[in-house]
Amino acid sequence: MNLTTKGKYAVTASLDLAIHNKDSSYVAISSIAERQSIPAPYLEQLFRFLRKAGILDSLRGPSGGYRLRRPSSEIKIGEIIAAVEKRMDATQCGGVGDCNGGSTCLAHNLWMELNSEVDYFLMNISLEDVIKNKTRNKDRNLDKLLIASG
Amino acid sequence: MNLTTKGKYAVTASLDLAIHNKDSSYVAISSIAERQSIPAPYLEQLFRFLRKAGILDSLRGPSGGYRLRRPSSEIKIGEIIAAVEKRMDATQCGGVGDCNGGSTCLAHNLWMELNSEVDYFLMNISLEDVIKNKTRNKDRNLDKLLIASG
DNA sequence: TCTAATCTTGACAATTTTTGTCGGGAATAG
DNA sequence: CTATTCCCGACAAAAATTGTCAAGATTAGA
Repeated sequence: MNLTTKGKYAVTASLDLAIHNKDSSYVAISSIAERQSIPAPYLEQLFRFLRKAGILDSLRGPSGGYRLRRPSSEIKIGEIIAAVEKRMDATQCGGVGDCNGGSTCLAHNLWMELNSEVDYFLMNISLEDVIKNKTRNKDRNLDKLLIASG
Repeated sequence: MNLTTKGKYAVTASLDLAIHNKDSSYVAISSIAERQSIPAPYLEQLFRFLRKAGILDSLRGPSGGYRLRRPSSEIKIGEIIAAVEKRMDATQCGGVGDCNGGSTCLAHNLWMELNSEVDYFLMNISLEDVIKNKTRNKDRNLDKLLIASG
């Protein structure tokens, strides 16, 4: 499983973008980089991936920059991470199941479940959700409810 | 967030141990390493951490080896990973909140939530659960239930 | 048309982390 | 005694991450 500064930078920068392009204007990388303390050339590299993934839109020249291609409510955090990180996969066999010399390792199902747990979380929370700080822990709360009600 | 082969090896080897020491006998590293395709000297290193963390027990000499210190139902996967991985923390500030030049970064709460999501998963599943393949996705199922019942 | 701003691209360098190895030592069962 | 096994610290190799750079292309606006 991989969540490095790469993915974190990408998410943070996207959040910045969501906040600063409400009028659909383009925002320059340099300004995002400065506000969020991210090395500009590195962020440039990351934004390329986000553009290729159809998450961002760009325009060159003065007053150019990047902007979200869709409303921030329709861009999931999981998409962003998937676009820049190699793979957010806890298994090393890529889910194929040949993790111990051709057959599955003892922990294979465990990692598969952890994967779906994390995927579920990241694919069900949007940029807008994060900005509005909508925490999505209904699962946990339901759990408590059920325990409380017997 | 960090889940490398280190953590995965540790979990797989612990599962092997849980399976092979039902009679509370000690199991040699070399046999575990061979069965699970793990480099023995590397596994040795990892088991040191598990011993220090109070998860394993060891005995030197012939017919020595390692064994679980507690019943497999009382050893959580999260413990094992925590013992060998640096930190299973999605924030880079370690939760302190100084991730963007002294103040919190835009994604801080998001990473904190992801942390608790993963922790919750890993700290609520034991070696025994994995061996018996008890999948622990009640959360998800409750979700569906509630949706179904309006 | 010219200029400055900004993205675009590919390659490369520095750093850090992970992964794995080794040699010598200590304990223990038989 | 001896063979087996854990114990420890240091080190080496490999991989991944993080970051930099230079040259180029596009565009807005004067």
